[in-house]
Amino acid sequence: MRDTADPLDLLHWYDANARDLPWRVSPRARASGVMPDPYRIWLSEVMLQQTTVAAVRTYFERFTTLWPSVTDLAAAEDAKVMGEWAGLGYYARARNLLKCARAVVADHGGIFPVTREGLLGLPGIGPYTAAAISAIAFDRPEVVVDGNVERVMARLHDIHTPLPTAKPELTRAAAALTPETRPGDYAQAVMDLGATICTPKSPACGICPWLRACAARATGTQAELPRKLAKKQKPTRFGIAYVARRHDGALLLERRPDKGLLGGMLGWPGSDWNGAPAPAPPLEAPWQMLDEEARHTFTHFHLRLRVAVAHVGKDATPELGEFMPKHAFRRSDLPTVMRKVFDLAQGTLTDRA
DNA sequence: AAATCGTGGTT
DNA sequence: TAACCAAGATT
Repeated sequence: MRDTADPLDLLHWYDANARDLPWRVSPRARASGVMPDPYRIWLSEVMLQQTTVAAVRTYFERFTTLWPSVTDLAAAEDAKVMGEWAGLGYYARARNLLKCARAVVADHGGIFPVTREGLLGLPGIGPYTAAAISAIAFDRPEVVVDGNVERVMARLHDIHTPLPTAKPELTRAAAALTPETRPGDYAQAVMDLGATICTPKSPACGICPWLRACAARATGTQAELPRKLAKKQKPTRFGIAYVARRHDGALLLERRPDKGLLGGMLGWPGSDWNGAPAPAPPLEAPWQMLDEEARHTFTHFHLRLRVAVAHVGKDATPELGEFMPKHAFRRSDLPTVMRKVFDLAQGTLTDRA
């Protein structure tokens, strides 16, 4: 006879095992009345969308140092924010982050909405993030369902329906457990459980506070859950990138359009990666094609990029992009694939210099 | 509503 | 090493 999963058991586990995260108010502090800063909860939740805690930490510290409040962020320059987000991925998040900050300031007096519905109306805040902010920042009993919760619920109830079909069923299971007391800590507790014990592979069932309630564990199917529909395999795409360095060290870069891949980010001029014929170089120069190519894998395709480099004169006038002065260029402002191109070009350009 | 959208760590 | 995975949102 199995026990029924009790939210209180999880909360007790959380009280003793909560991870120390830069945006988190510890359960002890929370119990003494400390409330989280909604700005920091929002920022962390957006950064954590499909992104690991380890990757987010440094970006979160950097953002909150540069912009301590939503008002500060709303007043930031687009290019500065995109540059600071570079490397974290899913760049629509950064564009929506700015839109959201400015909407909070312009339409809500600089105060985040408290309800799930109010939060859902803001850019970049979807069902998960709205519920998470409302629960964590305002301690409201919203049903928070992320990948961790899906996994925990699938195992707790031994649900074999594959995702995303199982999503509604898993959400109902999560709703049935969400408590009226300490819903904010509970939401974080389920996610911590999924991140540290009920992990995708080799879950540590032996130390799980819900061990005796877990149907999958009782059956031995925990490692197979949740089931997911097979993913399509990634095709390989090809392209070319042009790196032009002026004699004063300026580099030819272009701001990519807001829509689409790497939208709003800096990049090297070049072809699109859809098989279209290679475009003319951005300016007339003795281009040198490198032997090595930049390889990078995106969410849904592999990319192999040829890299062409050129030294150009002081009066070079590009048809695409703008020369960025040496002092204004930061490698860290580039998305990762563009950093790879830069590193290849850097090798030969410095060798020749 | 299926496709699109990044990256780095783990297995 | 290739596949899998992460506190999903948008269109």
